[in-house]
Amino acid sequence: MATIEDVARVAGVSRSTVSYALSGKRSISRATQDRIEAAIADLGFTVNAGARALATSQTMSIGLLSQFHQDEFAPAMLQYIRSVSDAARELGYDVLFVTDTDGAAAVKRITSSNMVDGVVLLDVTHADPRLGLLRAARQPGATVGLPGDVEGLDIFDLDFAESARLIIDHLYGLGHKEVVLISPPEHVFERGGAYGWRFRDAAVERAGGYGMRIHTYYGESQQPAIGVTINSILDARPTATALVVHNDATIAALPLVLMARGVKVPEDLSVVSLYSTDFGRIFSLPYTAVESSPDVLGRLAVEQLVRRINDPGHAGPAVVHLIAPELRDRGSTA
Amino acid sequence: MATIEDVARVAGVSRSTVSYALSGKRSISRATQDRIEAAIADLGFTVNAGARALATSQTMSIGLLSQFHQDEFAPAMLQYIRSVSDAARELGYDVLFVTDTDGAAAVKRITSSNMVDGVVLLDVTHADPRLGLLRAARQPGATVGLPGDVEGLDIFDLDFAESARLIIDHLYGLGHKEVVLISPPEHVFERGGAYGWRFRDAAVERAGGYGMRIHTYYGESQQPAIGVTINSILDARPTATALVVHNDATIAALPLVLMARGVKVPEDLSVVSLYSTDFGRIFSLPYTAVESSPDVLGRLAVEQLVRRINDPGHAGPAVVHLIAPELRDRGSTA
DNA sequence: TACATTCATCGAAGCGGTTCGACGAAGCGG
DNA sequence: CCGCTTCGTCGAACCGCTTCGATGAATGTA
Repeated sequence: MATIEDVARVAGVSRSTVSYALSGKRSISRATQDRIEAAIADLGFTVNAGARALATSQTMSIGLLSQFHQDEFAPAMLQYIRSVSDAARELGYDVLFVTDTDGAAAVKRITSSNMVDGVVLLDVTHADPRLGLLRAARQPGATVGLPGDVEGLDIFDLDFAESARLIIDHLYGLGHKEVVLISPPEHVFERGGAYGWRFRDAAVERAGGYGMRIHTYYGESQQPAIGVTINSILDARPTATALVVHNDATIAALPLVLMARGVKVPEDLSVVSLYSTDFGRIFSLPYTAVESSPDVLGRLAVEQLVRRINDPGHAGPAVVHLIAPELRDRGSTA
Repeated sequence: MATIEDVARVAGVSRSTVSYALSGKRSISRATQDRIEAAIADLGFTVNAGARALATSQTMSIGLLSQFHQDEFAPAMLQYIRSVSDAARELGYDVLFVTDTDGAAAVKRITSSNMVDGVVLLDVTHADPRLGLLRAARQPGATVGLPGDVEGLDIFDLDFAESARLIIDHLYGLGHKEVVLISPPEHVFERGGAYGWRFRDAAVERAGGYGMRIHTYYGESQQPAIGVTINSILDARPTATALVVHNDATIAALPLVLMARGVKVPEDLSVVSLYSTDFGRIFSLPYTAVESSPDVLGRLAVEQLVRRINDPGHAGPAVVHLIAPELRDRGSTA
């Protein structure tokens, strides 16, 4: 493999001159620049990333920590991963993708060995064990998901509480007096998936304020439990006029269940949910919903991270950015 | 950050001794070993990955090239990504995850800058432009997906032709005389997604050999086109007794369409498909199917890649490994 | 007891870049 | 025409680690 030394020799200049020609950090005469470029093309030279990283202590890559809970509904995950990857690349960064079971150890490993210039954490829980390690790292970190302690990290998430209020307001405006909420599965709550209770608690509070009755249930993550649960919930609450679903697996399974029960939406039952645009499109979901934006969240996280990488200390205090929900009316409520 | 130099000073030995203590490549006295370990713990020392990579010309990471076609049905993709990532980590490798639109340029970039020790290509097409660059690279490469030219790379894929035969045999054995096959969308074929025609052509040939009638159609990748297409195909072939579906998006949408039409499976129509175990589970698909194994493929590719990394030249000739399909009978055929 | 091994360790070179300070040549103002 | 900048380039040091060859001490052998 050609090194910068080879280029220098062929072009008849010193190594440093080639380096400056490459980086543009010092001026180079037209003639020299041309000879160097020709030599580079001749030799097919490419900068060795490791050597550059060693010299500059910048790897130009960021770590992307993703956890796979086996009970998790996979389709959504990919959208986050993809948006982070795309945004990183646009900013000149590569992505080191890490799925270690022990996320905390992984954070430690990639940061302390200097493999990355920054880290994005996906699917952050309330008391995520990765946060401490990330705060202790030299590199800046950003998260997608709102943890309990937001100290020292840039946080990005959908505003779940506001989403819940938006949905309840919508239903209240339509005159609903009794609604059912299906939350994420119980183990998501146990694991510390704060979005579950942030949404639920806000919904309950707001509904209470309006004097509406609201019944909350946990959803399931796997068939056939999903269908069974939906049916038993609907059986148990025959007088409820609206169903709020905060769970991808459940909403994806809902059309079939409702058709089997002969329930018409919105005539017999209003349905409102919360899912990403892509998700709704894949499953062709016809429901009015708050649309989350994995693509936006991933991108925001990366952009902020890169800002911090580029001027540590001057990128301002840690940010908690909850993006405002929007309700997309698809006519599934009445 | 502590360097090996610091450790050496604290332990009162030379840098090389620390290095040998770390790698175990030369013997070290018990006492020295202990002092070094203590120093490492004291200082919280971690080897700098870039420096090590420079010195050893091994990065201990592999590139994972993934393309996102917007028309693609995302859920399946993640399983490949995950299996590659998990397998790599188990073998001590990190994963550089690359989603550049220009996959060929990305291969060039990460290989020639020596960012990775090997590359796994996902979703390889018949004449994939990335293959040439990968063959030209110093690093070994493995693919998931069978390209037209298998020269010089290790190839892993499901045996789609055999899968088709298995399914046709199964239907023939049950006495079916007229079947409908829904293939992947047309643009998958245009893009060079060889699995589409490998499956279709084998199905047609085998069915022909049995004197069965087989009608082939392209599926769609997005709703509402998926549902519309399924309906129009079923309308056009009222006498067909079996439906073979080789398309994730279509099979996921099928239950709802069939229920809406009042079609009972398998009484009115037999259904056989091809999808991964996980996929079937997520969507709770009740269909008899050949189960593909993204997890196995990803793992095989990584294991072979690592084998080549570890002894280039001695890992034998390029491998084309088509894994044998298995039909899982879920009673959706009669 | 002398000599050949083995063991434990060290110093130096090298991996492939970047960057700082120096320096001669050219350009400039007065 | 002189002294001062600016321009273009070079050499050397450095980034943090690995590895080769050398060396003195300890051990084994005859």
